[in-house]
Amino acid sequence: MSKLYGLVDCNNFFVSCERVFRPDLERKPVVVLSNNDGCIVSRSNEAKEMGIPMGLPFFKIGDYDPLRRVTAFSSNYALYADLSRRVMLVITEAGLDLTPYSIDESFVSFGGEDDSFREIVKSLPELVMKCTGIPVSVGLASSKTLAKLACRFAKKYKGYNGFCEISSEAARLKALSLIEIGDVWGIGRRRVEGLRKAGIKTARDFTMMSEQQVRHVMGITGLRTWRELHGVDSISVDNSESKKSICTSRSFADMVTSYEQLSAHVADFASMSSVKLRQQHSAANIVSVYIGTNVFRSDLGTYCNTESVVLPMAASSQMEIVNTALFALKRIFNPQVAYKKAAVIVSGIVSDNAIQQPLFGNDPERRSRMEKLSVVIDDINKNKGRDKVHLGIQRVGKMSQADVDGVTLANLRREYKSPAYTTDWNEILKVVAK
DNA sequence: TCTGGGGTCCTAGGACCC
DNA sequence: TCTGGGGTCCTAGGACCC
Repeated sequence: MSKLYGLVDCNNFFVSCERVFRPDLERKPVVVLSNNDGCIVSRSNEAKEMGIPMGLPFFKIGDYDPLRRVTAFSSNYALYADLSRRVMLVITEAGLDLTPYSIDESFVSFGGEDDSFREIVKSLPELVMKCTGIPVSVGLASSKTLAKLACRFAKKYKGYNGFCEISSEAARLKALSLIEIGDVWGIGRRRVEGLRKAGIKTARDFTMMSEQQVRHVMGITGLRTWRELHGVDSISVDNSESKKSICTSRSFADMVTSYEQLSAHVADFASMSSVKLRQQHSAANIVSVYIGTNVFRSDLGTYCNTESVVLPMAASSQMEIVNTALFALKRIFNPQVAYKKAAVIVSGIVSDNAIQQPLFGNDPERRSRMEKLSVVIDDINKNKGRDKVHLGIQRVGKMSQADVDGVTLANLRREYKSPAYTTDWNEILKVVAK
């Protein structure tokens, strides 16, 4: 038997997470918002049926919901990350070989002669629901892109009971003809425009193009998708734990004008990036800072800039990443404008046991002491509470509550946040017996 | 008043080298 | 008159994903 891929996809994941602890919201329209309560990033089926589009700015919801029937939640990443972990644990414990793809999707793969996996995969929707309360859909096919398509059908049509397999050539052709080209994994908005003009409307149309033509128009990535739709496994999902760049960025609820305020935010973002670096046991060679004004308010003046600093030696210590970020910030800070967004990106990432020593100077011993100090600080913060120990310049002292993976910055709007039911003793579900 | 955040990969073009 | 050719590396920007 040739290899098969399954995609396990959580339905309306963030909304489903909120509903686990709010069963009264089943069958009612629910949405989850992005940071700052800015956009709608997850919608229940009922909200979708009301025509509310993905990514809608929340302040426009009245256009779709004049009667205020929709329940909105601010994003609660601590909750979503924990439930995601539980879903993946259930799949792993069912004996499947799992590759996480995103917070709400995982691939499972099968080879060999043994056919018994199929029953397990079929039972996943029921099993995951029973163990976690999260509804999932499963698609199975000979390539990941086809598995994604199968999953769409599983989600869309109740009769499938959450599981759909594209198991024959006839089924593949039927599925392709039913799927619009823009709904294919890997075909984005820009590609769709061009393809539509060329008369390509469905996935089936796309597969009828010649290999050379696809290669010419869409490059190697388009060709891979084309092959996948033909049932040939051509896309690999990187399962490596280690990221190649790490970005911490936020938009501010209120405009930031002073250097002091902005540098406190940048210090916070840099610190968070350094924590993420150490968590994956790596170090960065480059620290970049971005600052920008509100792109939707050009009347207030626009300015944005990025500055990158190459370190003499890869680092992960909080002190070094923060100091470097502040150095970069100083070089691009423009006092004439009001800032809406900032980001710190660390890149040029290497494993922390493969760091190149610099040829001259830079006092490697001092560095090594700072790295060790950071590890100790991480330890304290892990045991005694997030950001118990931090640098003086960071904002954290003014923080209101624990949040986004435990860290909330001031100047972030979250009016509708649910409790971190599963990751904070202080916010655990209360049950009242009457 | 109010518009997210975090990633990956590919490609074209420039710099530089011999 | 006539102005090489090929390789590598880096970077910025585009496109896509959830």
